Amino acid sequence: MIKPYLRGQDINRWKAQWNDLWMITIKSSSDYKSEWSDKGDLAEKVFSYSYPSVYQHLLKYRDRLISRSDQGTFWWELRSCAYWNSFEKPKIIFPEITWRSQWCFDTEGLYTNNTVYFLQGNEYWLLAVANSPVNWWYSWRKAIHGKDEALRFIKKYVLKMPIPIPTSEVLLKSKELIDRLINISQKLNTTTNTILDWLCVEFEITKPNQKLRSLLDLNSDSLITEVRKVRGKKKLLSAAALKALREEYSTTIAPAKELALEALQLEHQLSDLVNQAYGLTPEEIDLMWKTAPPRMPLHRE
DNA sequence: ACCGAGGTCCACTCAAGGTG
DNA sequence: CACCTTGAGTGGACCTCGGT
Repeated sequence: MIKPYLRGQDINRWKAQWNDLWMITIKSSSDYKSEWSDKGDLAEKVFSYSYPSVYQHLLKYRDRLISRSDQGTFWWELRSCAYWNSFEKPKIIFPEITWRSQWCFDTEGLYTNNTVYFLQGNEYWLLAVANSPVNWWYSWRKAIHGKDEALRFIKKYVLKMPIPIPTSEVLLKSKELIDRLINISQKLNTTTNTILDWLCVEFEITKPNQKLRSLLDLNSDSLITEVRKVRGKKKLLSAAALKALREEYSTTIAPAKELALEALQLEHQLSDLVNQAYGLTPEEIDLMWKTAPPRMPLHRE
């Protein structure tokens, strides 16, 4: 009943990062039988006995839950959903409102709110095409634009995305590349989180700024600059603390940057495969880069 | 510390289509 | 044909950051 869930903002390219969020998913009695479903006036009582702690929690929001325009048969239920089972199966997930090319697999059965959409299955090739620079180029021209240069990946658009047919060699190669890319992305996510955690514990940085959150773009000096900025310049860093920062940079962040570099090369290879499958000529590929929209997932080599 | 601008994200609501 | 279920779209709320 209590499921881990993702928001649009938790999705990164190749790998999503679950942020310890949980969703209480109580299905509507209109299409799912629960202990209380046919208990009429006693339903609330039965629910409260069946799930006392959830009941106590929801009770705090009773009025607001009752006034929802969308809800299940009972006030503690969600509105009905035709595809509950699909959440638990392997899927390709993507944010509906998006500024970047961010598609990835979820095989952990994560639930989502409606800022995340998904396609059933774990087709590697589909993921390769979805994340490709050429698809971002195409989407920029064909998908609905929302506020602030966002693209809206609504159903109507996504179902019409043209997917080229790959040869079996291309299929095999792309799978290999994607597996490695997912692996690297996961490692880079973990590294970033570990360092941010360390900064929190050792340097009292509870709210890292944008630059610290994209750790891998920093060099040794800019890391120190940002740490000082966020802590407030009045809190001096000791010589030992400075040394620790520099050491951590060379033992953890520098190697991670190497990995990021490898990922970039893999990305280029994968992009080439996708372009090839579309049968793009060198002139067309050149045109794509010359007319590239903002925030292409890669830059021309 | 405050403020405004800009960036990011989601809650809310409408309505199509199904059902009895 | 009235009601209900589910699909779908979007504008405003919230957050961050840089400048003063």
